[in-house]
Amino acid sequence: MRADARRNRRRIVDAAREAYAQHGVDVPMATIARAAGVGVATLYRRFPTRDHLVREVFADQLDACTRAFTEALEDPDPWRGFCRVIEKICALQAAERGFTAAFLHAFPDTAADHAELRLQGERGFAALVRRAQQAGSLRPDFHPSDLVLVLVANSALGTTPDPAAASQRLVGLLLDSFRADAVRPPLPPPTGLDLRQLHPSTADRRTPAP
Amino acid sequence: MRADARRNRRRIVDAAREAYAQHGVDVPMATIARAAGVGVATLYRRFPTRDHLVREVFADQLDACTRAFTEALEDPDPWRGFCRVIEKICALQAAERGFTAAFLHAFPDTAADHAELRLQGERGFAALVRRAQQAGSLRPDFHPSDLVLVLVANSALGTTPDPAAASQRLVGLLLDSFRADAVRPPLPPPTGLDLRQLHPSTADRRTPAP
DNA sequence: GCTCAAGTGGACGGTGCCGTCCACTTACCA
DNA sequence: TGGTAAGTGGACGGCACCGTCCACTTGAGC
Repeated sequence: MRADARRNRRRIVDAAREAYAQHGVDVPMATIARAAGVGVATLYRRFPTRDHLVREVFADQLDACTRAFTEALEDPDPWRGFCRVIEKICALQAAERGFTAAFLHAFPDTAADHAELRLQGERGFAALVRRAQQAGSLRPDFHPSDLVLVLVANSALGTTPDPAAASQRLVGLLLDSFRADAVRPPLPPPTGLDLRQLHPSTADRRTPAP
Repeated sequence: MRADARRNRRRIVDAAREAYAQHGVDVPMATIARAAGVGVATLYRRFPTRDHLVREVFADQLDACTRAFTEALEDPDPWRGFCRVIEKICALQAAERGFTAAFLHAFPDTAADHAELRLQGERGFAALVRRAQQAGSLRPDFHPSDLVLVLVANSALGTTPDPAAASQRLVGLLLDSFRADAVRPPLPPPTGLDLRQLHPSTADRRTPAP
């Protein structure tokens, strides 16, 4: 690969990350190309489909995500491990707009590594749940599929003015409801969310590019 | 209004409701028109913008939504009223795909009735929260903006295979975390959600029309 | 420096949706 | 029954995005 090609590839990924954060994953390819100071052809040469680009951009986050699972399993305190993994994944989801799409696109892929990776995550989390329940810190009627429920619910917060704060508050609330005992650590501060603040994002969805 | 015009109007609204439930609110206007057996011009004559149609289609649900607020305030048990309003609105949101969009579009409108209606809802809910907190059944650090947080989180469940079940489970969990005491009623059953099941809806978002 | 393959940019055809316009049709009333 | 205004359908121009194609440029090895 030639030096200029490598440079351009990097610029595309950077521009895409920026564009995704600002406008969501539906931002037109041409916008990304323009921001990278590159023609569309260059973009398509490096990344044949939008998904390829998305996955490349969020590769780091996906790694962090899977690392969270393994780290949680290594935590001697089952409950803390359980909390960490949920907090971590939700924080990642909230931190970067479009990560959810990347997450969902990456996991159901037929590519061996991703499929295996997902299965590994599933098994790991199931083990985590079992351990935390046996330790009496996680409510017995928690079901592993509740993780997906949380993730989906949390993903919607990406359109709010401050996704990180909103996600923290939601996760704080949900973790409270997951714990078996009634001991409640202090909650992250209220979001101050207002319905009116949500409107722009909805409109934005229809005109993603500037 | 002529008889045939009224008939066509009704057919448009019915077709739109059907189309929204099936494909989401982003379904092309032409698709709705075709399903209603009408030309696009007829549709645009009755409903100048997409929002007009959306709002008409979900008018009943919006009414039910505001009724939930007033009924909750009339409930002698503050906690039960509080739960009812959250359960009700979330159920409405989950029941019909696109209702969230309607909800968000309807409320920030400048039209007098809607603006007033929203303010009324806000005040009503704030009063509800205060009452439930004074009764000692709602945790003191609950903030009215948490309602919006719940609504946004809940709205994401519309893309899951069984939105009603998912919503019930989520609301059950959140209400558990809202209550001041540790008494927990049985939770709705787990959803069995799987990441793979979420994929189709994401793809669907890009090709809304058949 | 020269060569040439790798790399590039932008033009272009294709597609799908929007919203308007206009010639035609039809319900209602005298 | 006939006039007429309200009502109608579909064609059409405009727009935005997609993804490809091709003539031009440029980096790197000799």
